[in-house]
Amino acid sequence: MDPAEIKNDFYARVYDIVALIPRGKVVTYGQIAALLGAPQAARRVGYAMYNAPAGSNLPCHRVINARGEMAPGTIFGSPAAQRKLLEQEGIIFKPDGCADLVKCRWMFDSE
DNA sequence: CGGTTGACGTCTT
DNA sequence: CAAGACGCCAACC
Repeated sequence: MDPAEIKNDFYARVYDIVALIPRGKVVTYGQIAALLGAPQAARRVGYAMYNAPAGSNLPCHRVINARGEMAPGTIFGSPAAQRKLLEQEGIIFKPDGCADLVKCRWMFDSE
């Protein structure tokens, strides 16, 4: 595959990765970007999520920032809703209100 | 074609 | 410890 096509597939890969996130696990934007070979492209990953196709089974709530926090409220309704969803899936939340990335960070060990 | 924005990340005040 | 500033780079107007 040509490097140029990687960019073209950037969003597709982001969606694909997000769709592959196992239940009870979370991934950071920077992590996804790094997996795509663009550690500096964390913002674009977020942008991809912002433009996430509605109606799809894309578990965008499992994608959070490096601190283990979620979006301010750009998602389904409010960050509390996303947090609740994650808790239902088994995500461990620290007293800080952040997800415990140390325990719940998902990695591509499958490939 | 150029300025603004942004679901980020990290450093500095 | 919380908030702000800067950097990065593509998408959008």
